Amino acid sequence: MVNIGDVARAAGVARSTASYALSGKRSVSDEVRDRVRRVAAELGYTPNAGARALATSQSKVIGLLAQFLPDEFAPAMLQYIQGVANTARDAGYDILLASDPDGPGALKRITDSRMVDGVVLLNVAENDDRLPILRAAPQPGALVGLPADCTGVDVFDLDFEEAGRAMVEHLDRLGHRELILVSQPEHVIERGGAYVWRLQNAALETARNRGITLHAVHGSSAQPEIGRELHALLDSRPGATGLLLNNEAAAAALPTVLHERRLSAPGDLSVLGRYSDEFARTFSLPFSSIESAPDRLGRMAVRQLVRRIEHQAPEGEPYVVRFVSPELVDRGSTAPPPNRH
Amino acid sequence: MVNIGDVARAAGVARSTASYALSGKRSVSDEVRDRVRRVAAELGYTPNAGARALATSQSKVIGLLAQFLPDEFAPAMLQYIQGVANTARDAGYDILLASDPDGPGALKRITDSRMVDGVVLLNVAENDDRLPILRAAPQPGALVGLPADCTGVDVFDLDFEEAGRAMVEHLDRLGHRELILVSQPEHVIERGGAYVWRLQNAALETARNRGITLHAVHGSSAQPEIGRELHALLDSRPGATGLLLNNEAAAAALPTVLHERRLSAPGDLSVLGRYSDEFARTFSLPFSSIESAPDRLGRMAVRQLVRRIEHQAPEGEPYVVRFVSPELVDRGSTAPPPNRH
DNA sequence: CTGAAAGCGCTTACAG
DNA sequence: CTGAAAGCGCTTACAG
Repeated sequence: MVNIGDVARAAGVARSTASYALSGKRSVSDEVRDRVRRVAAELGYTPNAGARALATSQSKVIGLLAQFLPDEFAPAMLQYIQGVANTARDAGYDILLASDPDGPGALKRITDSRMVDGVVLLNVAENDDRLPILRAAPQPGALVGLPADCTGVDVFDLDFEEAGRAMVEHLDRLGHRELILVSQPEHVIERGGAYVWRLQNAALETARNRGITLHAVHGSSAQPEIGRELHALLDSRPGATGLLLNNEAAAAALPTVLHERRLSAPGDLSVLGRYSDEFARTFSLPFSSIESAPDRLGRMAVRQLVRRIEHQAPEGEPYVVRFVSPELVDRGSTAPPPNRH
Repeated sequence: MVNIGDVARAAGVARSTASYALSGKRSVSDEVRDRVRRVAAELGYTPNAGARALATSQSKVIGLLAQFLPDEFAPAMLQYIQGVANTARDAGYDILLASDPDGPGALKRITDSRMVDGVVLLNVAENDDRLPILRAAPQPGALVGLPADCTGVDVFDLDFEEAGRAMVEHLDRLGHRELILVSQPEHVIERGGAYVWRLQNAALETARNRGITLHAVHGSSAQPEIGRELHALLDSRPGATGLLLNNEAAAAALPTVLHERRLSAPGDLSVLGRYSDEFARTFSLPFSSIESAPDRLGRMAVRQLVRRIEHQAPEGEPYVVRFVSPELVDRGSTAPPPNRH
């Protein structure tokens, strides 16, 4: 392959001059600059990434740590990845995708080897075992998901407490008195998926304050289990008039369950989920939902990470914990409860 | 960070000896080897990836070119990515994910800069504009998807012709005489998605040979359009007793459509799709299907790519075009046509 | 079995 | 405005 020495020779200048002419980091006569650039284009010169990284200590690559866990819903994960990838590209960074089940190991490898200038962690758990590695690494990191300890990293997440409150308040205002909340599986919590109880606790407290009965349960993250569970749940709580879903698999399964029961929303049951608009479209879900904004969170994380990498964030600028406010996307699946006798 | 010089000094040997002790590429006395390795572990030494790449001309990274096109179904794409990522990791390679809308540009950038040792192209089109770039690149490439010209690359794809034949034959055997085939949107073909007509043409020919009426149509790749289209289609072809789906969005939308029409499969209508088992589970699709094996295709592509990269494939070994045979996963949605009068 | 040295392809102070 | 040289951190022939 052609290297910068070839370009310099063909342009009749020194390698350093060729480098400066291409980077613009030092002024070069117009004539030389144009000649070098023309020659570089003609020869099809592209800098060797390894050599450049070695010389500059910058790889122009961002590490993306995603995990495809069997108890998380893969299509939901994809949207975060897309948000991160698109924003990184626009900022001039490539993405090294580490989907290793051994998260800490993968993180240590890509940071220690200087393959990446910074790192985005997806699916962050309460006590995420990747965080000690990240804090010890020389590169900055941005998280999507709220851990117990946020020191040394920038954190972005949906405001799940507010989401829990908003969901209950919305149905309270419509006059509902008995609700069901289906959350993710219990082992998501055990693994440290704090968002599950953050939403649930806020929902329970709001319900208590407003004299509403709220049945909080956990549901499976896959078919056909979750479908059976939803049936059993609706059987056992005939008085409930509203269904809140903090579980993507449950949301995806619900249309079929409702059809099978000859129920419709909101006529027979008000339904309110928590997932992204893109998710709703993919699964053609007709239910109103709290927007979880994965693309937006991915974008925010990358933007802040790039600021840190490029030292646009003043040295010592405090780390941020930023919550995205939940917004309700009304798809017409909530209404006052039906009259019963 | 600690580099190999630090390790060498701490172990009291030359840098070259340290390097050999760690790599094992030349015999080193047991004593020295153990000492170097212990010291390296104590200091937490990890080789600098850029320096190593520069010295060896190997990055140990595989480029993955995926595109999230609005007319392709994103969750289906994810499974190929997972197959590629998992296999690459097991082979000791990291993944550089390029989801750039400008595929050729991204490919040129990551190959010219030597960021990657090889490349996997997903979603390959009939006349894919990334192929000329790939052929000109010094790195080997593996494709998932069949282009018109396969020279210089290894190609892996589902045997869509055989899939089309198998679908029609299966319903013929059950006694169906009038079928509908819903393919991907027409612009997928225009963009070069050859698998659409490969399956369709084979299905049409098989139907013709067997005296079966086959209505071949294109469907949208998103809700709610595809739902409406399915309704209109079933309205306009009341005599059809079997529905073939080569369109993931249509498959995902069909359960709702059938419920709305008070139809069930296979009682009222036999249904046969073409998607992966994982896809069926995610969308809880109760329809039999031709397995599209995305994980397997991703795995095959990476395995062959790694062979080429590591020269385990003898110099000049011919390039392969390998088709995965379609397998029918029976979920009980096909049966003899209902008796009508 | 081990060491000193060259070289991979860049960038960037240092001189002029 | 430009060039010669050092250095980033590895690996690997070349010597002994």
